[in-house]
Amino acid sequence: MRPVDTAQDGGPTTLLTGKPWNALSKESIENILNAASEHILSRGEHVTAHLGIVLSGVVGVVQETTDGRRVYSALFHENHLVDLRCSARKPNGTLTALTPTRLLTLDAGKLDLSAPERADIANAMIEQLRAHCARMRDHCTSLACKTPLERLASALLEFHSWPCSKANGESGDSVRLPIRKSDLADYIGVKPETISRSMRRLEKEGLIAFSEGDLIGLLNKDALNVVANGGRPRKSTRQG
Amino acid sequence: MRPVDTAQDGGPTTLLTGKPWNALSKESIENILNAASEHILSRGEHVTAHLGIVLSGVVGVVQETTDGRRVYSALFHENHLVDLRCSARKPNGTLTALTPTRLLTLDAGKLDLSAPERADIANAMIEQLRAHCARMRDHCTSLACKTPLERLASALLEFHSWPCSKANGESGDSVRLPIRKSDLADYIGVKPETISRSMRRLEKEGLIAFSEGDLIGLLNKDALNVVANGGRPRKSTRQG
DNA sequence: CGACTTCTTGAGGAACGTCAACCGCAGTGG
DNA sequence: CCACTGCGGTTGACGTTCCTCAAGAAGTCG
Repeated sequence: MRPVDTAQDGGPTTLLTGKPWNALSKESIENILNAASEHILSRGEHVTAHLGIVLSGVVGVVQETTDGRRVYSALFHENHLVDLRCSARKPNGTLTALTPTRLLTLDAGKLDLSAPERADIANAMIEQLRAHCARMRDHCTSLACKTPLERLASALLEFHSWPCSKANGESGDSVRLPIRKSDLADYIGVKPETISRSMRRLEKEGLIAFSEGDLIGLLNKDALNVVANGGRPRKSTRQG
Repeated sequence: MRPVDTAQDGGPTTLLTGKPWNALSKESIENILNAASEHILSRGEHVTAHLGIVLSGVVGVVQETTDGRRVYSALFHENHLVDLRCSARKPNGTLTALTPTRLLTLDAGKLDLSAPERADIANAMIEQLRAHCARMRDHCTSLACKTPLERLASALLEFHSWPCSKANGESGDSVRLPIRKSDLADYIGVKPETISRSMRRLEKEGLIAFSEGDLIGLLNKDALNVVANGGRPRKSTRQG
């Protein structure tokens, strides 16, 4: 909740050290930080800003129906650009922290994107927007046609690609669930009970294993990929 | 399937006459057209290009699971920018025409976005990307928690905002379904049979009416909005 | 007319949501 | 230290819902 003082913070090298921001010129990083305020959020806190960069933690865009059903329509983790601005329609959803989060909110008016030497910022933002669109398309596919088991497998593999939850255990790959299971349920469009049952089913089939804490071992990533890509369709009512 | 000859086509005023492209400078429009090829697509035709602008018709990004389930993860109509490029991951989904479509594919290498006087192009593309993200968030919310009836109501209202399907009948608002019902089913994540049954239910309740052809009258847009925003949750198993 | 596709209608079953109860844990206060 | 409370998560029972399948209607094209 404080503006970023580049001098006090030791210069532009202490923040924005991840891709793609670390590829920006020093001046561009300072340009961003001059428009930025750092927020320390605890789980459940809302943010009114519509533009920012996640430094650590996880934030989500939460939407609710009139009768209280709750959905996270998008998740963002560290180094992700969050851009909820949209001109032609009312803003949809509020930005909420799902874990303790450090968020750099940006004042769009203070960003200097028009100068030619600031073109690297615009390119980085476009790149982030495109990547976000690609993730959203995959997520829509999951929601539109996959079974809960398949969605869970997709989500686990997605989390495995997140830097914050990548945890290589002693034996093979592991994933540390970056968010609450109830939040995961709201993200993949099922109920927490179904998450629990699907987890247990994947465990019984030997695809995952529960280690200490919230660590999940991916015992058979290939098989998990098969499941995630449609290997467990709804059982036919035919063929007894 | 031919490059656009701005001289032969009568100059840059004959194409890209809709928002936001008509706000670009004449030179910027020519810059786009120099990188463009116009494709005439019939329903079902695929396109390998990952960047383009829809001139008329509807295109969708189709993804399929290994067992054949098919999903349209995104739809684009006239004046929409289609940008499926993503650096870090394999392309997800192929661009397909859902109706007879005129598509302007763009060669990204020929686009001059870096020049300061071409900044309007970059801004227009960013604006389009952000609007697309906003639509995707709404769509994810529909897919994640809404019932088929609510999804259909949302889709009808979304189509009503499309220029190509806005059809004001004699009595109040109307929508002309821009795509096949089976494609609509693949878009909102239900089966065609469910579309049919939900349509009939909305009709029985007096919210919509079927006119001649594929024209659908929106008899009570407010009530339709209520339904679309969660007015018809799943019936509780309690309270006989 | 026949062949094809899209859409519709109907019957039946699997599956996921709903509800309730319980467990484990953390925080709180006596 | 223990009881109490609240929260997240798990397990079980049950019912609605929507998918599956099949067959027919309606429209299109040869």
